[in-house]
Amino acid sequence: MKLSEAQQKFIQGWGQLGASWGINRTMAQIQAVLLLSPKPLCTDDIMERLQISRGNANMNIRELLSWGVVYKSFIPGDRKEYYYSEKDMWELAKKVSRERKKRELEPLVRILGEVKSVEGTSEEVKEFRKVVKSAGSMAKRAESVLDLVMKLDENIFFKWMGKKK
Amino acid sequence: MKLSEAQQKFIQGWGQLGASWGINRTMAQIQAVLLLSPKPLCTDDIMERLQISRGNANMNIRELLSWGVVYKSFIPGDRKEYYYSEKDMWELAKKVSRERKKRELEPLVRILGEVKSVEGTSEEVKEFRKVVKSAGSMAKRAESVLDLVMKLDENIFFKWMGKKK
DNA sequence: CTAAACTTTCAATAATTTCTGAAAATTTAA
DNA sequence: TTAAATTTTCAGAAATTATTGAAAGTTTAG
Repeated sequence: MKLSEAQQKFIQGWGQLGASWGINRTMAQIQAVLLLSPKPLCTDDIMERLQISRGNANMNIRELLSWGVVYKSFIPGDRKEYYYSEKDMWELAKKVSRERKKRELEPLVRILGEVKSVEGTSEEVKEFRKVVKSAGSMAKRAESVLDLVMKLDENIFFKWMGKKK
Repeated sequence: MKLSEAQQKFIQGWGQLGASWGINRTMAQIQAVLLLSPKPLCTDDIMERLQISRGNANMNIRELLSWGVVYKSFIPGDRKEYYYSEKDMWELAKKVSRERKKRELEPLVRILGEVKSVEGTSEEVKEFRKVVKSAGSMAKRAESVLDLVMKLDENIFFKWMGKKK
């Protein structure tokens, strides 16, 4: 298979994965482009590679920077900003876990805390309390799994998983 | 807090969580309604509760059934189908893991297998191979984590996590 | 059978999300 | 400073995704 074709497939597949996990497809594709590039790229490179507008490129690069999975790089004698991706997949997984935990799990936990104070003794209220309690406990568990994943390094994690690296 | 208000908040929050994980908001809300109901509900109950059309309700119920997180229930002497949710959050988490692994991780793994055969010795090709290899290894790891989660029961998992139940 | 009860489908429409491109803001070299 | 280079913003447009509702399909009681 030719490189360009293979790259295209990878970028598409990565974008698809992102999209089905609630991440903007273009954002995931930009990250794929940066992952595949041996050297940092500027906004124009990315615009050209993915055939997208400056606004779109800028917005999504910004988002990737805020997730901490893409970094800025400055090239001496060039005013443009260049970007490169975190290439350690383990580090990437940790950062994505951290971000999603913050953005999605925590809001649910907050709501669960609020609604715990529901009044009454009817069957519906009992059912409600039960569901809220078990959802809360599951969310806490998920948080601790993510915390653990984020704290351990790859080696220790896989040793702990009982698999060879 | 009053039950109706609390339920409303829970349904909204659950829908939000679903939406940010790439699950149709209404689908998640229907599941929340069923989670909170002490008894099975029919399509009309759900339509009324969420103020949605019959088509929409039917489509999303169908999807929930296909994920295996909602079951059908028949009430003697009634021709309508009734639905109830899997209420064990651990079971729910396992089923969602299984479904997402199948729907999203597997396609990526397939693509990675395809593009592995890229030809050449340039730096870009080397970089490409490296990225594909580490993405593949991460995907396999993620799959084994999910497999493990799906195989273990809640007790064993949390013991293994070093936390009390 | 027949018809009522119920479920499913799907084309049209609505809602939401993403993208564009040009203008505004910012940065920096000189 | 000044002005060229670059980045950011954002209103409108385009694309995508979700929803409706009515018609078609299915099932079952009688």
